[in-house]
Amino acid sequence: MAEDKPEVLKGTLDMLILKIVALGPIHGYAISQRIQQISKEFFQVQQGSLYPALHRLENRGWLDAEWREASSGREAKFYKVTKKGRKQLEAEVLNWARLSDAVALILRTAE
Amino acid sequence: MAEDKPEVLKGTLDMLILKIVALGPIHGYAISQRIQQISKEFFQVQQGSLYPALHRLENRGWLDAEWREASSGREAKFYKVTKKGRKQLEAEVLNWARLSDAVALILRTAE
DNA sequence: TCTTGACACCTAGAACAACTAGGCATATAT
DNA sequence: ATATATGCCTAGTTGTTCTAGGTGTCAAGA
Repeated sequence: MAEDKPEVLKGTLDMLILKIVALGPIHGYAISQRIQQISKEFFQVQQGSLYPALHRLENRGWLDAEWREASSGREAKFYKVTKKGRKQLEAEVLNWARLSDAVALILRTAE
Repeated sequence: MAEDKPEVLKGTLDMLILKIVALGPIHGYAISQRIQQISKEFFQVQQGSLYPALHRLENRGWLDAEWREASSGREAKFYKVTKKGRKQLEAEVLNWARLSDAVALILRTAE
């Protein structure tokens, strides 16, 4: 038994990160905490998922990064969403809405 | 431009197949048509996604297969959901509900 | 003092799903 | 004749997520 396969994010991670960062400049570690907290612990973003995702989003021009001092007093890399990133977020939110509608259609099919 | 990346299914394919097959015995090719039709063309299940998925589900004991004559008069592989498959479907539907709730929580966060 | 835990960053490699792009074969319609 | 629809299949690529490590700082407690 114990066949748990986490892999819980299902392609939503980029969208979730964009959304969180769109709320205001924030550093990576705090992003994962925020996602976990807002989702009531449903999402637990592993660091091995988080940091590659952030670099991916930065490389695509959807996020900008800058080293600043965190509230803890230590240096951290703060991200903000670019103009391109906001358009991308919009597109992903729209696509997510369509996707979940389509899934709902199928799950509600009775015959 | 033209940066369309399909990969539209986002880990939902197994659940969708289980759901469709749970409605009654049906062969592979028809499953993809059914999914496409019910989802109003949102999902277009490529054959290169469909058949590996069916074999995956069969190997895990969630589907049973049997060659029978299709309405077209030709032989086709008909699938039905096993008892294990129904439990799996239930679990996946529940997980999907939780996932989309969690996503909604994050997308609705205003500050 | 020493060590644990939280913070904060990172990467390499494995696992896996979905895709592209091919293949085979039959039946019907043009 | 040949194109289209049906119906099955696989190999190989791509991309995301995971595990499992690594670095270093700082505060609290044993």
